Amino acid sequence: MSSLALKQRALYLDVAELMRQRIYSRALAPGEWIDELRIAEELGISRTPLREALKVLASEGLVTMKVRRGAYVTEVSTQDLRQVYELLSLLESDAAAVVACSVDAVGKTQLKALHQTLIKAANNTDKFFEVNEQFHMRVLELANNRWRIQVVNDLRKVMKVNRQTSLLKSGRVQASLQEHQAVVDAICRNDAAAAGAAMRAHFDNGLAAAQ
Amino acid sequence: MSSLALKQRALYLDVAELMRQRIYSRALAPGEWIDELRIAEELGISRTPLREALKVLASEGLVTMKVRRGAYVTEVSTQDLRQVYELLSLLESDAAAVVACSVDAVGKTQLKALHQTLIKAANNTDKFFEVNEQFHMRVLELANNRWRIQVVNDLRKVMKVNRQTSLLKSGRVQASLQEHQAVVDAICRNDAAAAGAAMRAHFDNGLAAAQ
DNA sequence: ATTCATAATTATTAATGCAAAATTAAGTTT
DNA sequence: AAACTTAATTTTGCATTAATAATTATGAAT
Repeated sequence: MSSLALKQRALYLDVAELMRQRIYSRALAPGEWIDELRIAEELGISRTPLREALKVLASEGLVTMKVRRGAYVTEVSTQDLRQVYELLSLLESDAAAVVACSVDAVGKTQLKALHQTLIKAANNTDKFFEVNEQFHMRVLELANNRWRIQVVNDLRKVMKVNRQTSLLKSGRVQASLQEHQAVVDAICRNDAAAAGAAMRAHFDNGLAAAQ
Repeated sequence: MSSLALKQRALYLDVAELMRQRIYSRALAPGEWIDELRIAEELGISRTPLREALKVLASEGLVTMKVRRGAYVTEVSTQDLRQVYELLSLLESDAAAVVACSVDAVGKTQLKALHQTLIKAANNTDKFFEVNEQFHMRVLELANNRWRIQVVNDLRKVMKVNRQTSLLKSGRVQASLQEHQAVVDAICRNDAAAAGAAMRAHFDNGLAAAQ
């Protein structure tokens, strides 16, 4: 069906998304060399759109291009992970503070609803990740800065490479929910400082659990 | 000479840098359609490396790809400029605070030296921009987070699109120098809060002058 | 046997070719 | 004359081919 649907996106974007999923799932392991020829004929496409996709992933930091040696899956070290968490903490806590100042009733309702959905997804890891991402992205959208959205999106892609590493350890789901609750509460009472601090705490705890 | 030198970088990276300069200099105007065929034969290359370069620029936000309509130079609105400044302010003020805590004697000396070079370049706009960039990048490097360096580099590229807009208005050079001095002073006395505040003020003033 | 040199293979990079889609131009009809 | 249709041109997107560089394999010489 999707193959019949008239495609609106360019092929290289679809290929990029497919390669992202393979990197997230470790079908392509960190440090692994990406065999253009093999993957191209496996997907039934030429190397041109694949190479274009790899350059997109390189700009996101998911693959590393070595001159005359092709593309390699980026190895995300624990130091990298810490650095990415620090940046996300900075960018998203600031976003939460901005939202606390500017949010209207609709935005508050949306965040509360997303948080309720997240609570219901507590026992479904995949669903939890998905809704968790939606919550964070909704906060970003409410902060109304398209460049921040772009930057955070790219950094989150790097974080996802180590998804199973940062996978929820014992009790992390419940703690995470409480931290989200604190963010929602602070935003809803328009307390910028508290919203920023709550989001920062959320990331600090997430990093601690990931390592 | 440079044509004889064995090239270490791939062609598409050189082409990307060339296109960046054309966008900065407005040889390619905002909103303008990029004629792949014309530019490729003008540069004496095929469309392939040019198209790869354009995808790099697209990920940086300098060009916008429209499906089946090619690449257009991104139009950076005043709102975009404000948003980018806000992000740079956030990222670089945090970096300055980090540096104030972690910098050693060597780092302090480097920053002081760069600041002195900047003072000497006060009457040379191009040189001033160059050294100014070096100063900011040195602070970032000292903050020791390669992902932040990457993000800030990309955002600065967007800012440069409006370089003449943000071009130094009356007295902005001297004010800018004083603001830099405040950053250096705060870092050298390991005052993180003051360093962050000084850098933030520097960007706030820069944005005000740019609009 | 080890090391150096050279040949063969493999893979990346860049150029060219081709088909599909979009825009523009031309023509016909009302 | 205006609008709709159709043809021609332009341009993108993808595939294929060519060439350049790197690696591996082979062989000779010390």
